[in-house]
Formats: sequence, C-alpha cells, structure tokens
Amino acid sequence: MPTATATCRGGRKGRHRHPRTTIQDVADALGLAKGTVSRALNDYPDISERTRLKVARKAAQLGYRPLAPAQAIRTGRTRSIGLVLSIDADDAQKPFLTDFLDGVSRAASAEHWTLTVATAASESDVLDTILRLIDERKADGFILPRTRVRDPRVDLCRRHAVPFVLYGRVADDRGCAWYDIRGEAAIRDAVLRLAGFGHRRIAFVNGGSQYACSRLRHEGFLAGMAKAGLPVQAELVLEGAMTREAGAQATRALLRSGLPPTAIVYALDAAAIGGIGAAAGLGLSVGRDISIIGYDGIPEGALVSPALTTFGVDTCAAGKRLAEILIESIRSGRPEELRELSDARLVVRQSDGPPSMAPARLAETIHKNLTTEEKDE
Amino acid sequence: MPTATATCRGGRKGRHRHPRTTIQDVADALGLAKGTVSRALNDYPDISERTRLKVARKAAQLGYRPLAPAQAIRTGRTRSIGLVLSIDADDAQKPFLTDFLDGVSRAASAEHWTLTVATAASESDVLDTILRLIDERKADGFILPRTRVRDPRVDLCRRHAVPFVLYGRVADDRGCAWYDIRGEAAIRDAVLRLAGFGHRRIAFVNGGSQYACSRLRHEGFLAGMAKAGLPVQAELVLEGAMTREAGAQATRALLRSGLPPTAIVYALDAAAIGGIGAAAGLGLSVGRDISIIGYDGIPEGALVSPALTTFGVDTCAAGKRLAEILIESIRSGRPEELRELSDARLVVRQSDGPPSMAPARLAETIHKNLTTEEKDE
DNA sequence: AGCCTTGCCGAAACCGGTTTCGGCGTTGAG
DNA sequence: CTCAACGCCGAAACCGGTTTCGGCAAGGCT
Repeated sequence: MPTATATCRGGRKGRHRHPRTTIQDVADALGLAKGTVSRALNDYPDISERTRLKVARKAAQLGYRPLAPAQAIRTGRTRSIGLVLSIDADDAQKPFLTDFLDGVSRAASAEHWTLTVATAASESDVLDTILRLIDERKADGFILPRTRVRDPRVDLCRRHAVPFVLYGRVADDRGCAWYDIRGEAAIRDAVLRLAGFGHRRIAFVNGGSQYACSRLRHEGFLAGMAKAGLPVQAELVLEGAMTREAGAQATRALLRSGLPPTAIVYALDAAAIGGIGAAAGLGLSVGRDISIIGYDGIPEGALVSPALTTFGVDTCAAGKRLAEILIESIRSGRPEELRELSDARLVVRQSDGPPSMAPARLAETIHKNLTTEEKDE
Repeated sequence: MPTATATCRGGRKGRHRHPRTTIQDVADALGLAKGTVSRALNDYPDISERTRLKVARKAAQLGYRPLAPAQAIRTGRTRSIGLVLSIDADDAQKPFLTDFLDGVSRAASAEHWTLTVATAASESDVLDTILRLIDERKADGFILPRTRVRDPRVDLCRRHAVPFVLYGRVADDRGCAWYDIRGEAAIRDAVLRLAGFGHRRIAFVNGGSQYACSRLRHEGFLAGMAKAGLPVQAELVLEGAMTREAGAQATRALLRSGLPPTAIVYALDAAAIGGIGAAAGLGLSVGRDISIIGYDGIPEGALVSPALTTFGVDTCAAGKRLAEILIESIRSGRPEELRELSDARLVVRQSDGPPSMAPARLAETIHKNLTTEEKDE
C-alpha cells in the first residue's frame, strides 16, 4: 500500500484548514483504487458485495461526503431543485410562497437535495434566469409554479432537455409532469353551495386569463351554474382580479350594476377579501345581503370580518409533492407517468349564507347608501 | 490554428443534445490556450488589455457561461448563499419568511448568485444540515437568522472556516458580520409612547429568552420605563410568548392579576394579535380600556380589529442587506467590518391610546365580565 | 553588445470526483 | 487440458474549469 494518505492529507497545500476526507482517502484506507470506491458507492454491478460493504462502512467511518460540484462536473447532476420566482407578481403570490417553500424544501431535504431559489424582476427575466441556471448547471430540474395556458418556460426547458414539473396544467402537456389542485371542482361546488342557499344571481370574479388555473376555474363556474340550472349572465363574469384592490373594484362594479348579484364567487381569496371590504363600504351586511366565497385559503381570510368562507389549498403539501415528483421524474426519466390531482377543502366561515333579499331590492338598498358624488359615477 | 473546434463540438459524445460552449471553444475560436482565456475572464494581471477585451467579446458572442460546478471544484466557490430553516419553529416565523426570502434572493440574483435553501426538522438537524451543505460545498456562506444569545451555528461555521452573516447580534461576535434591527429602541419608544398617553402600569410580553433579540428588547423595555420614570413591576414582565395562543394566555394572566396593566407591549405581533383577542374576550375595548403595541409589522396586524399599532420591520430590506453583506464578506474576507443596524418604523393604528380608567377600576371591570367558572381559576 | 527585467502567453498540473477499458484469476464447458 | 466466459478490480482517461510554472520576445540599462 502506497503512502498516499499522508501525501493527501497535509502535503498538498498549506491552505485547506479542514482536511476533508476525499474519495482518495477512503480508497487508500482500504488499499483500493478510487475508481473502485466510486463504483462501490454508486452501486455499480461489477463490484462484489463484500467490497461494497467494506467501502460503505469505511466511508461512513471516515465521514466521507462526496463534493457535490465535483460529482456534477461529470454527471451533470447536483441534487438541487431550481425555482425561479418573479417578484413583480401580484400580491396573490405572497402568502402562497411561505408554505410552498416550506413544502418544497422539506421534501428536497428529506432526499438530501437542496432547493436553489432565484428571483427575476420581469417575465422575460424569468426566462433569462432559468437559462442562466441551466447553463451554469446550478439546478437539475425546475418547479414551474403558476403555469400559463401557453407557458414559455415549458418551451425553454423542453428545448434544453431539462426536467421540470408544473404546478398547474398546461395546454400542451406532452412530456410534462404536473401536479395541480382541482380548482374547477372547488368553484363548481361554491356555485352549488350558493345555489343551495337559494341564490339565483351568482357572479364570478376570476383571476388573470393568462393563467391556466383561471381558465379551469371559469369552466368550473359554468359547470356549477349548468348543474344548478341557472343561466349565466355575461355581465356577471369578470376577469383579471388578482389583488385586493382589483377585487374591490370588480365588486363595486358588480354591485352598482342595474341588477346586482346576491352572491359572488372569487377565484382568489385576495380578491374576495377586497370584495368584502367593498361590499361593507356600500353598506351591505356580508354573509346576509351579499354572499361571498373565495378560493385559496390564505390566513388573512380568517381574520377579516366577517371571516371568509373559502376553499383552502394545502400549499405546503403541494410543494412537497412537486419536489418529490420532480426528483422522481429526474431519476426515472418518465415525466408523463407523474401527474397528480388533489382537491381543495371547503372552509365554512361567515361570509356566505341564504340571501336576505332579491336582486331588485338589493339594488335599491345599494343605491340608497351611495353618496351623491358616487351616484354620479 | 488546430481544428479543435470541430473536434470539440460534435465529436465527443453522442449524448449532449445541446453543445454548450465551453471555455475551450472560446480559446479555440481565438487561437488561445484555455488557461489564458480563464485568466483573461478572471482579471488576472498578467493578461494584456487587448487580449482581455478580445476574450470578453468573443465569450459574450458565443454565449459562454462557465459551469458553476466546474469552477467550484477548484475555487471552492459556487456563488450561492446557504439558508437553513428550521420548520418546527413557532408560527412567528411564517410571515417573516416570504419577504425575507424575497429580499435575499433578489439581492443574490442581482449579483448572479443563487440562494440554496434547505429545511431541518429540529435544532440539531439544523446543524447537521449546515454541515452537510458545507461538506458537499453547496453553499459558499450562510445567513443565520434568528440568532440565539449563544448560537451553536456560529461555532459550527467558525470551526469550518465558512463565512456567515447573522440576522441579529450575538454575545460573542468576534469575526462576525451581522445586520440587525434596533428592536430595543422600538420597544423603548413603545413604552415612551404609552407613557406619553398617561399609562403608568405598562406590561411587557417578551419572546423566547434564548433569542438574542428578546434580551435586547427586554433591555429596551427597561430603558423606556426608566426614561419615563416608571417603576418596573416584575409581575408585569412575561417571557416566551412567540405565538398567537401564547400571547393570548399571557394577556389573560396579566389582565386577571390583582392590579392589571392598562397597556401591554409585545415583542412580537403574533403575540399581540393573540392579546387583542384575549382582551376583547374579557369584554375590554382594545385601544381604550387596554392599549396594545406590537412589534414586527406582519400584515395580519392591519386586518385584526382594532388594527394593531406596531413597529414595522422591513424584512425584505433586511434580507437584501444580509445577502449583500454576506457576498461582500466572502469577497473581502473581512466580516468584522460589515455590521449594520437599522430601525423599525412606528405604524400607528387603533390598538393604543390614552387609558380610559385606572388599573383598579379596570380590575373591577374585568372581574365583572368573568363567568363563574372563569372566576374559579 | 550583453544582460536583466518585464509583459504576456502556452503548456501542463490540478481539483475530486465518474466512467471506460483492459487484464487478472477463477470457473465452467468442450 | 484448453479455452472462453465471467467476476472483479486497477489504471487511466475524462469532465470543465483554475492555477502554476516556465519560456519567449521586447525593452531598458550599463
């Protein structure tokens, strides 16, 4: 056995404070070649069981941990999940993030992977950032949240043959792994719940139409109305309300219209919370005069008054599953087999109930409460 | 010039779908040695300005991006910031996280660094995870949030000579870079504000005593009381309330005591929000009968009723500065020179004001509102 | 003119792993 | 008994960069 160990340890550079056991150290300690140790640790079939065990034991004893970048240079794998967030996005994203990251990084850490997070300032910057991470090989694959109907990030990953998993469904999902919540079912159930209360004029305030989920939720609204036997009035379906303020505006528009709805379903809690404020501002008793149901399950919904009835999404679980799916997809190379749907859970609170009056009387009430200036609008 | 380019591109392996321009490609395109190109790109002094420019231009033209792991293997640097979160922590951490991560990853991305996030399930798991990231060289340095008075993570990083920056101050800060908010000043100002309203019995509900910030905030409370010329009653200082529920409990204990305070300062908004609920539950009008001031500036504080007067921390800016400080510290190697303090900003809302009655009468009011069972406790 | 700098670059070692290739000894079949 | 097949491992190439070392040419100095 050569004296390579001694050579390895102190001899090389005076710089390294901590000696770090390398694969060579393990090999020397056993009188094996480092290539053999590598293959033993990576379960190559041409290593005898006896050697494999010896190596595993010695590696553990020496506390050997392979240097991730050194592995990556040859294998291209870093054991890291990429996540690029766009920060200019609506505040709807905010509450979402905490639980989501919690779930993702928890699942990643469980597999001894890490999560690589980068932030982009705009839509095109997101693509640039993903590309940078791909080129620098800082991530083995990506989680793509908030999918759009036609998502350029998907094209980018496909073009570079980089694995990815979608949080949401996309128009063309060939070769895609994805996970999603059945938002359409939740919205449909919201409509049915309201119809069950006796509401007949039910409005829908949707999010941005570029997002895949908005389209599905819209379909869910239509399905619910159809199943309840109610006609859909075009003027009672609004789009693009992603923030509290936008939700408030949409709500005012609906309530001030000729024949207002007695119930409103929102695609996002943020918008619904804005809606509660707007309705209250018009002198209405939310939960009686006007019923409101949201979707998301953000914690603020429990604090607002009256507390928001909503469909809660387990965002943490979603992040967890997405990470697991991505890792599995990278390992197996078969993304199409990894697709999952989950359901939102109804959280009953105080913002909905049977209508206290018919739309016509509601219109009168609202008009009466308007100040003179407001009437001019 | 040799025909290395052709050899490089297609010839090597049939596997690589995307050809990826390597440093060799750039070198070949210019008829230079790859070592020369590397030195040119890294601003070595022995490269002529003319060559440096030629290389920079050609590299940009070819879209060359160095492979991060390949660089790391020699330099030990990955351009990535490590952040290990412990998920068992109190819910006080939750709202904090979103903005914080936003700030950190934004600053990191601006320097073309990335953020590497891992999650740990317990305190000791945090240390293991940091150690794993160090051993695998997945992070060049760490941001250590929520510092404890005596923090084992600091010892770990020191022992392994890994750069780090603290969010918070620590007992022994030799060789530490840190950033912190003057929480003690905020708590002191809260006391002075209440004293200015005419309060004389002021209580303090602190967070966990293991955290460095709790100690400072306690000092701030004492400083405020001293400056206001008020005596500190030991029974009016409570510790360990990090959650809404714990805050509610502490508040009930204070209010049911013989001579209750007319104002309470909380070290955390979460506890303060719990306190608002508890006080309201005892039939008190928060903002009149009992004044409450929090600290943190979490969004829920604006939604609760009455809205919480608090000291808001710009968590996003904190994350941003921490990332910048860490990067700078890694580059310069002089952490001690990188220490910064910032201030929380008073956010006046409705949960505080002049006292409506003296402590003795307040006690009577509270006692009157208690149900029979509650009185038995 | 001769010599010593100095500026600038090529060549090669190196980093710590992974992967390929070939060879040795053993075994089994012919 | 011979030869092929096989199991198992050593040796070396390789990955894509960084860093060291040495040498050539131009320039300054005596």
